Amino acid sequence: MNTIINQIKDAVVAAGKNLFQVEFPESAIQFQSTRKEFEGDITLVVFPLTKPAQAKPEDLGLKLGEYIQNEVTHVVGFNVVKGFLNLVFSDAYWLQNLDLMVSASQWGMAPQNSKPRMMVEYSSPNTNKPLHLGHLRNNFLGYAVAEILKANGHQVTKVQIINDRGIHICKSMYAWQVSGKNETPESSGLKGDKLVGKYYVEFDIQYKKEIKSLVEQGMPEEEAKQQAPSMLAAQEMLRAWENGDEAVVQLWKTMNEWVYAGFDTTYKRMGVDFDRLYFESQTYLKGRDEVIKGLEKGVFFKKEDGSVWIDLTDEGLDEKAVLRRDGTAMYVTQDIGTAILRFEDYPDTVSQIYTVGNEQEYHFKVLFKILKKLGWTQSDACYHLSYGMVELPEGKMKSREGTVVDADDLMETMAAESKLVADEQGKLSDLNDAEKTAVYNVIGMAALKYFLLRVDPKKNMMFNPQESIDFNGNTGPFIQYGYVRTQALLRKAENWNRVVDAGVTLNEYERNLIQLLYSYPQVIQQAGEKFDPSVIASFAYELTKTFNSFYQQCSILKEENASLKSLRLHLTELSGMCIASSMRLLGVSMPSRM
RNA sequence: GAUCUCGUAGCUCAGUUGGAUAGAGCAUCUGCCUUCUAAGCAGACGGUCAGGGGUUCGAAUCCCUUCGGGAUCACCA
Repeated sequence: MNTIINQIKDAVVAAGKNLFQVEFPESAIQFQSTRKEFEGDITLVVFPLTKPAQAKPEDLGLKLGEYIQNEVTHVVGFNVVKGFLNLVFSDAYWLQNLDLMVSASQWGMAPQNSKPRMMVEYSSPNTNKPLHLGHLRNNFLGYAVAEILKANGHQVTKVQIINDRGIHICKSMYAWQVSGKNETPESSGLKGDKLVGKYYVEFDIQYKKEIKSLVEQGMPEEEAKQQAPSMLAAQEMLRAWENGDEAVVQLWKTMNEWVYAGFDTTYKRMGVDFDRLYFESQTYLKGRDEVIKGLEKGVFFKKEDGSVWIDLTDEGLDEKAVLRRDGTAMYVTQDIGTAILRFEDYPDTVSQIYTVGNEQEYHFKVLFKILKKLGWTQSDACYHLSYGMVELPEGKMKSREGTVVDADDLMETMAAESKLVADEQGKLSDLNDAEKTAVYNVIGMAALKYFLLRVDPKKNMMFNPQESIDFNGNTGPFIQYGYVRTQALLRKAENWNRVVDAGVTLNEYERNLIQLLYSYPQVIQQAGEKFDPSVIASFAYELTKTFNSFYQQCSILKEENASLKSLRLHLTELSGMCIASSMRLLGVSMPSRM
């Protein structure tokens, strides 16, 4: 499309000179896609040209249209509505592009590894409780953005930082020690992350009880929170861990292993993976070292009490502490360490993308500034992929109030729902149970992923467990269904003419499809630039709708004209390919039947 | 208090380099399966784009302001 647009642009400039004796400024030549209700393939907005040309919009449009039609081979018609000049391209132009698309090995994909390495961090859970709905949005987003960047030609490293250290895991450890009776995932039959999460909840219950009783004895609440025996015990455990106490470290290892095993199961079902894991327990000391180095270079300064700070007031931010009085690392300190370690591990990395909730926007502003001051110029290209919360009808998810939606449960529910729908339709009756289950899972996950990814990442979104996830309309299964139709057609098509006949006449359905398919590379590019999978989701939906409409209106296998049949099968094949390809970028798989 | 962000149909969401009559899905209602998979297609209904002001040929989009929701501003993570 670019080449023809450039030709039109040149024609407009020439028309300016020849018809009006003026030089149209580049910025005044504006195009937009033609609205559906009008005839045309591209629209020139003539308003900005009326001033320099000293002409009325309608007249100008007519004159330009005529000029362009004479100059540009593939512009075969035009019409003017108000100040809009709609240009019609020839069928030959679109058929030529169709030929281009079908002969491309992977239409839409930039050449692999043609662009520098980017690192995408996502998931990054704490190891004291199971994954929930918020993590699902995080993981799906991060994974999708990584795939989209790959499709744009980048080398991509998918990473996560596992927050395996700190008071939170000590809470679970302590509660397990007190009341666990050596319970293990094997003995309890619980997934490891669920087991550890159970003790985290127990800790919280006990802790609350203690606070209540202390407050009843007359202690102020703030003090009670600090003095509650179980909290003191958990803190003592953290100190013991930091000092390398063997028993504590052993317990910590054991319980973390349980959690990892549980997470692995969940990740597998989610369909996400990582190229490299980073553990906070291995990077937090690195962060401290980097801060000390920076202190020597004068990037940071030390206050009288021994704490270390950075002054970001010249950047419009505040002063920020990076080391505590006692010299220990803080949250931001570890992130400094992790970021630098990653740049050292993968020196060709030009950017790190952090998939983290929007409540941490300030944190990442600070982190990027600090990295820059430490001399890591890549920080300019680093990006906080900030996403909004998933809200429930009753408000936010709060683990303490039991209003979390568990990731495993939700995925299971989705599969069960899709089983209900599928069984009712009975189209899978000749499959065996394992094959059926695979289809249920693929459909359930599509519904879930698409639901979470079709929304602009930065916005908060609403999740209503009762009615949110549907299988009709603008949904993952709808798109899968369109794909399944393409595959059914292709299975039955047998041998057909693989050559695009450049002489056929296109109807509006065929034309719409070609136009949309032709825009796919730009869609991928836009999604990559914005780090926004919802761009891809919209495209996949639009494409499926357009295909369905085409499917309904045009007979394909029964078409008697061989050239037309070939054209339609090409469109079917290409549509199927692009639907699958775009959904693949979202991490959504396609069933071959449903 | 300061900063950021969001507010579009009953509900969930698209639509910002300023462009035509603001678009989908769900819900409600009407048609279409002896014909390539009806998880579909075609259509109807539904809007003071939170309110007000400004910028201009033109504003959901940019600026100002008011209201409302959310977030952030720790030697927490």
